[in-house]
Amino acid sequence: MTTYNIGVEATMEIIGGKWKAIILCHLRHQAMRNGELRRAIPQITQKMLTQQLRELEHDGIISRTVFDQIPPHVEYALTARGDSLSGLLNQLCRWGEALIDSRRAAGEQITLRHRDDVNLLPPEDAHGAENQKG
Amino acid sequence: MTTYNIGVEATMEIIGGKWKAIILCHLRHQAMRNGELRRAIPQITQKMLTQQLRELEHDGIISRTVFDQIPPHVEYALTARGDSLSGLLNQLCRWGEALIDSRRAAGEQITLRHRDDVNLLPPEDAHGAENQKG
DNA sequence: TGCCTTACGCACCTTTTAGTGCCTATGGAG
DNA sequence: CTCCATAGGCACTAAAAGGTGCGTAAGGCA
Repeated sequence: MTTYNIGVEATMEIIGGKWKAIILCHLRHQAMRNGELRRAIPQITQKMLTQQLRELEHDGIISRTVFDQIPPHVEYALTARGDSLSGLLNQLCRWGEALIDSRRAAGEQITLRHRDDVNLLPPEDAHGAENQKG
Repeated sequence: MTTYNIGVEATMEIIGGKWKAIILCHLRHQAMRNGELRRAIPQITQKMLTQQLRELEHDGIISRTVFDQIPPHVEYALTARGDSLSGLLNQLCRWGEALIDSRRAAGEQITLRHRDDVNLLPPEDAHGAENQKG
């Protein structure tokens, strides 16, 4: 018998850890191959990527599709259940972006490579200019 | 120079880990004392609670107010920046609740003590073509 | 005096998570 | 033949996260 005190515990079991939320954020927009994910997340090791993908697959969040080719071709994509996380993942990205903005505005040396969307952070920062993606 | 590839990395640095999101979820509704949080999160140890609260305070997410009394009285509350997480925290709770519901519906022995809100998860879904390598 | 309360520091130990290096398989290019 | 690319298994090690136990402070109370 598994007992949770509050729903967030179950959510964090699935998207917690250093890599899972990052992987899922990349998979929001399109299915990706192992190598594409590795390039999108340069710091991750092959071992960790495989391990995290296996766990997400086991939890029913992503699907793994093997194209029987040489060299191997495997694609990972969000399942319906994974897709139900996309609003949450968007918010995780946007909140982080706003945090980075406000820290940079406060003089910290911070950069962000891939921006998703815009500001939703509090007072410390007057709201900034909006940024359109192409 | 700190560099992030995607916003979610910054967010997870702050609410990641086993306890932080849980603590923040409890603080969404009211300020709480050390002992209240400990009772609300029975599995956490005093050391971990203190440590996580310190980190959240350092990150500007919660405030720590000391009432100069004997015995000591200290209250923790979300700051404006912490409060900007509340929508996100609500979603983390609700998604987890929906996941627990669907697992219980699938026959798993799962319970949830404190419920926040309702369903936003999809039905158990068959995922796409999944080939197995042999 | 000795024990209650609350909050929390610190040293030490265990468990979990993450990283490194080496190995397989296959067909084509050189 | 050897090397390339792709995906990833497996053994071992390093680092981070988490847990245990003990000590402090200061006033109230039996």
